[in-house]
Amino acid sequence: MSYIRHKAEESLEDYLETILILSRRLSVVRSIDVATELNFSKPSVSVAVKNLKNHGYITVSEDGYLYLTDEGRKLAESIYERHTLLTDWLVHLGVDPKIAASDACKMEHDITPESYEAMKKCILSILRQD
Amino acid sequence: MSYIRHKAEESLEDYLETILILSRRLSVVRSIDVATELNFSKPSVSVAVKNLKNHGYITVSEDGYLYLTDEGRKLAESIYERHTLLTDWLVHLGVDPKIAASDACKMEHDITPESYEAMKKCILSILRQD
DNA sequence: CTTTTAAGTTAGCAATAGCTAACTTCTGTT
DNA sequence: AACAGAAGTTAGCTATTGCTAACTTAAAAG
Repeated sequence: MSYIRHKAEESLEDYLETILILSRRLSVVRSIDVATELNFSKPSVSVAVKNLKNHGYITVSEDGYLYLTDEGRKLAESIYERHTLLTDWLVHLGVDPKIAASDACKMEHDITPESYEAMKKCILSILRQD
Repeated sequence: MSYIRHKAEESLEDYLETILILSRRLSVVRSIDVATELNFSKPSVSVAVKNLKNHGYITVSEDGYLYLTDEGRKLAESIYERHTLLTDWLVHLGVDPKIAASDACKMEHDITPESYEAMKKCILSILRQD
């Protein structure tokens, strides 16, 4: 068997996803906006932003505005797609939307591309059965 | 939105699941068997076993044999059922069994009972379509 | 023009969960 | 009896990822 906890970058994925979502809702995204959205403290976000920058996932302008790089955007969008698909599926199955979203948000980081593609096909065909 | 990392006890769940699986394969289960199965060090398992004991999930005999309590067994079985269902589903969808098992092992901890019951119904009906 | 507030940073803490090094303890062989 | 090996423990390290306290800096309010 051999379980591995690994999960590095899980939190970074959540930050990226949040920045993506906020960038659709706001004209510019600041650290404080991320902190508010996630209910995290300013220092937590400050450190994460530094981390995202070092990974090349975002750039930060002089004014402190956060911008996804191509790589960061790609990652953010793939996570967000998982989030959406899983949430839609669970809601379709009758799960409370809040629970669905929160469970999706945890699962979305765990799935390899192989499994995700297979699940996606399956779930999309279920969702289309309406 | 508000993401919460939480995940407390995720590792304990893996330990419980492993003890359950080993108890079906071996006449008695010792810490060293768990360490070997999970590819973890003896100290890691030693600490985890203490933790499982304190939570009332297992008892440890004089000889160092590990036994699931009723509560521990219930938890272990529910995790193992998730593991099996998710793995079977992914394999059914064409995912490589090793990848399927490893992804299942990560997802199995993230799902609330609500979502799990809904997913289970859905997945079982897919698996029965053979 | 001073004061207040908002945003961001740094330093240092906590919990979780793995690791190695080094120890004990028990068992079994010669 | 002495020593070797297997199992288990303790101490102390690491990394991740959240927190608070306390600071700076810049902008807004009076």
